[in-house]
Amino acid sequence: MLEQNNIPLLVIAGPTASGKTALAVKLALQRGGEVVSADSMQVYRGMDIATAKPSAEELAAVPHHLIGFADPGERFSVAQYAPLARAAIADIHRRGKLPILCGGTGLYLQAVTEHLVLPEAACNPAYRAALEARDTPALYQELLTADPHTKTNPNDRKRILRALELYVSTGLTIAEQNEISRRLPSPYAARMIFLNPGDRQALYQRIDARVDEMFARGLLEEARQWRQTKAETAAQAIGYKELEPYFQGARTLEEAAQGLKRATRRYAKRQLSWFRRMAAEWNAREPGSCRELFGEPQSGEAAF
RNA sequence: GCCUCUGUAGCUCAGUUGGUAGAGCAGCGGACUGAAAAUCCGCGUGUCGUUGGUUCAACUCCGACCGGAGGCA
Repeated sequence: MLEQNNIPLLVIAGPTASGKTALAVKLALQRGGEVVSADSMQVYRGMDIATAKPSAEELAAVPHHLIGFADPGERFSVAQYAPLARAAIADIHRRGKLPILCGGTGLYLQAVTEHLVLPEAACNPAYRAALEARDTPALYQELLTADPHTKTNPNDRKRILRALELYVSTGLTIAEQNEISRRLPSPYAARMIFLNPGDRQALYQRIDARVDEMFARGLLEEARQWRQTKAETAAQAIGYKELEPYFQGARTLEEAAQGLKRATRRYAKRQLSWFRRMAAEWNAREPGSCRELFGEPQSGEAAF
């Protein structure tokens, strides 16, 4: 058994197009590290352009883990991701390298760094199907019966479904499960770099430019092929679904591209919400454990 | 030069018989424990072109000026 808090872990977080990938590679080269991706969409095979995976050169320069291994046709979730990430980190550490956890999916970062235990909780598919046939108010009423103190928003169908599933399969409420998930202390001595593009307009320009670049690299063709894929959780990736109106003739390519940029901007905003809170929590728990790098990441020298 | 229309939020516009303004889109803030690039919650951000006048009170009525569109010359 490993001692507590003895695995050094460098975490790089930030919104899309903030320069995480390049910084991770740079730091990995400097310090003999390997990158563990914390990205809910880069885990899938294919989808290379849309999910902005590291380039072939970057992948060749530094070993990367948890990129492009999952089947887009299957469900994938944080519960599968977290153990894989922990194993990758342990392996890198065992080989004397520095694990660098880098990504934009807040939930995935949290599950790893807080060492959340998310046990198997298989739910009966028939029961789930029955639930999905019912409207949201009815589901919420049922949730209230199971968990009168639920904090789930009555309109948040997705979380209501999850809470009911959890309750039916384990008898636990979300709050109880959350409690249980935190019983194991984190084995990591973690430091986080939060790439925070201080200037929102500058970030949005970078996002627009990157989407244009994706088109230049063949996003349209990738999206066209994607239409044949029967995707599960991968279907919510930003990049393909926004182009559907174009494929269906309802919008021009230019209009669809604008929609894709808008979706990406909104995503970046949600990421910033998450990381601001995360940074505040880290620094409240341990002052200095999260450093914010503002502005252009190229100019940000290695923190810590 | 004359005539007509027009000027209200970042954009497109609404605004009833005068009581200092509201929709969509865009944007901003937040939440987040098994779909998380998902899902959900909250927030109008305004010199009503400018300037005089009438009025207790003007986005609203009147005048002038400025900008825009169109028409006649």
